Amino acid sequence: MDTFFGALSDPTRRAVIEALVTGPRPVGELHAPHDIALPTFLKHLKVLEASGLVRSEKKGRVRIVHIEAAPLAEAEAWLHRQRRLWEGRLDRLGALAEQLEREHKSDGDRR
Amino acid sequence: MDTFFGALSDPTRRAVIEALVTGPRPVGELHAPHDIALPTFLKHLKVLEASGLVRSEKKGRVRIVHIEAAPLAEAEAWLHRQRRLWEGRLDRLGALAEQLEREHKSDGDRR
DNA sequence: CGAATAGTTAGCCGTATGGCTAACCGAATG
DNA sequence: CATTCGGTTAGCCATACGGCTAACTATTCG
Repeated sequence: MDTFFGALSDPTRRAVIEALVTGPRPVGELHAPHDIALPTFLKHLKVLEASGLVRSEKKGRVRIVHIEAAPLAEAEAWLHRQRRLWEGRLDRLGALAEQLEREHKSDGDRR
Repeated sequence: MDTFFGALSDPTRRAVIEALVTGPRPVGELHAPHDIALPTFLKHLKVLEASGLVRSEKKGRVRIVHIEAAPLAEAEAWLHRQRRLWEGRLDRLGALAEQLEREHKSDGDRR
């Protein structure tokens, strides 16, 4: 999951993902809008591919890149779970209950 | 958004988020389960705070850290949007329509 | 007030990351 | 078959990142 969020932490790579949601694209086409050298761009693609967000295969001299939806869903689920837990906590507990919970935990931790 | 996904790309920092969904915690308590030096851990907290995922304030000699839900929701929304676009595309277009779309785009791009 | 507690700051170190250029390889194409 | 096109490999560079220790500040407690 590290490589996963890491892959999304770069604007160029997020842009590639955004481009790919409308369908598979060859490397050159993906590279065009970005003002960086091709080899540099290729590194980004490798990062994306290593993270599982993207796959590609070569047809003739062209490499076609396509998105992989499953990891997106996985990350989304993680974020959703954290947010739900946090918000659920706010719903269930008032400031008082929270205070009690904290004090209880502190007692348990003391050695 | 860079700093944002970047913050989540480290397991220690994700663990901190997971710990914080059950409520605010002092630095020491957050640090305890991680087998790294305190100053190193503090850096992670700073990264989290810089990314907006977390806030903290000092009470006496203790610093209390709490999660910030909004950015979580934002990232979740981005992921969801990408996934929806991708899957929506699969629904709307068959392989044939996809082919046409691609050829059309290629024509338009040719200078 | 002196000692212990909870963070904080500063600085060092090795690896990873994002950028480049130069040179190369294999599939079209004239 | 020579050329061009699309991509790939190799290697260099500077900065960022994750880890450490040592030393310091600011509370709190006895």
